[in-house]
Amino acid sequence: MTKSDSFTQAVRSWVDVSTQRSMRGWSHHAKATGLSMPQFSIMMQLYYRGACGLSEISERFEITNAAASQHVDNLVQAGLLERSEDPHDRRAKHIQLSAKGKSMIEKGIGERYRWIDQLAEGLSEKERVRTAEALTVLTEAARKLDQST
Amino acid sequence: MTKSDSFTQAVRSWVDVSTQRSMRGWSHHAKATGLSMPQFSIMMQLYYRGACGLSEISERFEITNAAASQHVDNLVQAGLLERSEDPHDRRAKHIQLSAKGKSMIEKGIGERYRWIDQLAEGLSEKERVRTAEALTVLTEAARKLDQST
DNA sequence: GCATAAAGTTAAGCCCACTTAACCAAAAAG
DNA sequence: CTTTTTGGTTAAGTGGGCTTAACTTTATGC
Repeated sequence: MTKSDSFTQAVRSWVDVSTQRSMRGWSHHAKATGLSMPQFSIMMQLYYRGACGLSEISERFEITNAAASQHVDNLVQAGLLERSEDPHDRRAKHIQLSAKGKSMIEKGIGERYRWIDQLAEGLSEKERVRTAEALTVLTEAARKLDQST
Repeated sequence: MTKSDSFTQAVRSWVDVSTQRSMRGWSHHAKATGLSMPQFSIMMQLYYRGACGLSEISERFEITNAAASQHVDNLVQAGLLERSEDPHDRRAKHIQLSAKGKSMIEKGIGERYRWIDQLAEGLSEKERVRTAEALTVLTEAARKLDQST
């Protein structure tokens, strides 16, 4: 019990400090680019899960088609997204990141994670190896949780 | 270089999966309570850093006094915050969580972290000890970063 | 004691995300 | 071939978070 508690405590502390950090990075990047939270989220999602139709976006974010369409439209006009006709279904649209959009997201990711490199510098080689192993175990376990849920 | 990269990669993956998790918990709690993001943040901050005046809130969130005052007012009317006069400075207000607010936040924290307990169940005793140690090291290092910045 | 600064509040207004409702075009169903 | 469903857009309106500006009250500096 007490063992499990100290585990819980360690994870909580780390989750707190790391989310705080990565949020700070995000908000910095947000101000620099002028992107709003939902805009950024949509682009991130297109970056990681690839191109998709409009209704997939509204489903994933649980908003109406209308809202999704407006966001996409703004991003298209900003030159960050490309919206084309789906050749197999002429009703549907094919939405993907433009080159500009892709590079912006990659820059954002770099920004958001820069503190991790700084973190690495404060650790010994041994510590780096050991913590990397531990985190891999945790990440795996968390992914299993995702699948079972 | 490659060593540092695998460290970076491990941390990134874990940060991704854990922020996603804790965000999901948060958004669930948000819908249940009807609290907005800034409202929730203000209450969290009062929970962790204790009672304070209004201008401290506006400083911490980088918003104007007017905005902070409005948020606080809403939360007071919802019975989640108590706003009283500071005995030492009659201009200032003393803002703190009400009993109701405190218990709501504690419930929220529990909600947000429940997945960590599930995570613990999927690990052996040995893994728990080792990962807890690793995370403690990381948390420490991150806190040092905060101080130096 | 008087001018100035500081803590908070209130009101008016802006912007943005979101919704509903009406709509068009293409595909699927019968 | 008609009807219905699906994918998407547009317009109008709502609500929230924020700002500026004007104001009240209390504390501070000289």
